[in-house]
Amino acid sequence: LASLRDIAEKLNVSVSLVSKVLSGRLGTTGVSDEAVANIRRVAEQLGYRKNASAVALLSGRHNIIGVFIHRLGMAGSGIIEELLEGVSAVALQHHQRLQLNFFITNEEFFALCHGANRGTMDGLVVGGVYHAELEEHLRAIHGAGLPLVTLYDTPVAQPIPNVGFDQTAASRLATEHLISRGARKLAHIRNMDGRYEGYRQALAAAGLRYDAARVFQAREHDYSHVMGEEAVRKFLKNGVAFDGLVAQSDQEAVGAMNELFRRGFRVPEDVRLIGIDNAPYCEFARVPLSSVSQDFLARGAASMRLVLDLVEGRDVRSTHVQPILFPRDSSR
Amino acid sequence: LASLRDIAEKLNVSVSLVSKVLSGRLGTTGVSDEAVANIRRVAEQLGYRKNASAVALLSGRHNIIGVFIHRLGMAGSGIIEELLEGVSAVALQHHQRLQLNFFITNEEFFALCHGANRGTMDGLVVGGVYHAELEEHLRAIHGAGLPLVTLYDTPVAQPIPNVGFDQTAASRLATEHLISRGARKLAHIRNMDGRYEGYRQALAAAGLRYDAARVFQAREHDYSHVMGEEAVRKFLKNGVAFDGLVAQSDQEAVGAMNELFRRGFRVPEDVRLIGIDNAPYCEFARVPLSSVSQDFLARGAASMRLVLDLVEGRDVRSTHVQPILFPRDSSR
DNA sequence: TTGTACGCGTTATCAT
DNA sequence: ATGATAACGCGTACAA
Repeated sequence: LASLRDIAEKLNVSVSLVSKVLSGRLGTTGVSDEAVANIRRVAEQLGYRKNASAVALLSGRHNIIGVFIHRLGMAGSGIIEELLEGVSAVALQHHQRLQLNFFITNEEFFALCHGANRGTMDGLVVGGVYHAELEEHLRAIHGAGLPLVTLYDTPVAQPIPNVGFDQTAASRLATEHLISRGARKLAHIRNMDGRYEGYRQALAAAGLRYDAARVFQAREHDYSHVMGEEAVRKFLKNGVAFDGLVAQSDQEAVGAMNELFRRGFRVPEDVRLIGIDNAPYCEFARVPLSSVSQDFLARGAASMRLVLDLVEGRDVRSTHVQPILFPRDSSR
Repeated sequence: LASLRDIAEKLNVSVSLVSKVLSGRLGTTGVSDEAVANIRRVAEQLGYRKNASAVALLSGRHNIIGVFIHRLGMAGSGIIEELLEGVSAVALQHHQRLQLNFFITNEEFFALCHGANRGTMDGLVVGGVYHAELEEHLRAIHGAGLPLVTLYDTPVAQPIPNVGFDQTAASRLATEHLISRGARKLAHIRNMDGRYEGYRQALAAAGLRYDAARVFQAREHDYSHVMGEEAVRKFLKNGVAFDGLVAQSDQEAVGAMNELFRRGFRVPEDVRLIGIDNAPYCEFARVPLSSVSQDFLARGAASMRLVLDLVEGRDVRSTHVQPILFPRDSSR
């Protein structure tokens, strides 16, 4: 690859002159039109490109932002694609390069953390499923002075800015929606305490009686369609009547929908359904599935903006995105 | 961030000594145990990390591999996640950093190409939906000497190594599978000529008559569930009998499945169904959907291996991955 | 209008 | 056993 020196030698001028011309930073000095033209021509001809590492070394900025994503248990939800799209768009816009790393195990995360420092990148976004074991390492990275933003529901550690999401509000929104459409006997698949709270809040606000029999306790960390199927089976077996179901993922909701159809129920006529995540397949479920989006596009974008603010030395506070309701036929 | 010099000054030793100790490359010379211990201790204490840009500048290698992905029209298929997982795993394994960029429009791609050169990265993988307009730029990148590997079905331009996929073989595999399960009147949604060929090859090989009435011509570049629904509607409207349907995506297959159920048909009893992509939602479709995977995990991994081979100066040839059949209940 | 000198952090080579 | 020097490519302060 051609360097400034190659151009300078070819034209018998100094490297600094070439640098000035090509970087467009002439300072106080003037340059002859002829020299400019020559330099531009030869640069073009030699296919000159700045060496990013040299610039980084000099400026102390790599223009690289790391993105570490825990990608377990999110297959098919489209969450990761959405997140990456958001992060990537903002990075591009700010001329920052995006260094992507996935991890599953804690060990993989620890290994990544070792390479996460000012000698490698300017800032870091960490997102995905939270595990308490990660906190120590996140604190270490933050403590070492690397701009760091997390993407968890709630802030992990006080000084680390986070782009959060109110799961209670999301679940409340979903439940309120089914109520507004006429459901009165609302069932719920319980995975997450916050979401359970939101469900109860919506019931209370609407003056509906809470019935513990309508809550199906899912296996921990299991948001698969199996939970939806099992929930429906259990309700039917126990003779629990319900005309609405607030699931904890679109997979659960689709599982429930399938089971309902198998048992001869209709959606939404007999049971109104809503999921969470607004996965792409909501559109083409047996009955298009209503859902609440966690807006990972906006979350990704916000996290990148935040980390860039940190890099620039601006003050930054944790923020969060709002759940978005996508009503479809399953709750008509 | 602490540098070698910081450590050296703190210990009153030379920078080169610190470098030797910390990089583990002592050459022919020995170092006193005490010096080693001191240097290690202070390095730890100061949180020393190598500056990647300095190393890159010196070595001429950035240890960064770019990955440019055209991500249009693949939502929900899980393809991008799979691809990224494959690419990312191999990169990590070889201690290479992964620079991710998405693009949709040609202009976005051209902009990315401008930053794709030896001054920025060591190699590049480009994948996604192919458009002829990209070829010129791909050739330019390759011509400029940046190791480049493409991820298209067939090689785009002769000298550029590609990790391909035989769409004809995939479609043949899907069709053969339905035939082997007993389907005799096979319908087909036609998007791609290669896939259509594979369908016909399988029919011919099984001695089944080809009937043009059983082929539904999809809109160009439309692999959505709508095509599946329309195909079923058209067949039924025209009184075309079929006991198997080879779709061109899982979305099409799910669309067809939904329409079949709405019309009172059973899957697989009346119609056996198979899709392509093996998307995550195949597992939890109304009837779990059989599919043929394009094995984007392996493709991603292979492309990264190839580009790393190129970077190392090894000779490299285009390769391809095999379609993988995932039989499920929809073709039982 | 153009050139010189220096430094960013690291490592390889050669010297002491 | 340790140190000095040069070099990677670029930008900038300063000199000519």
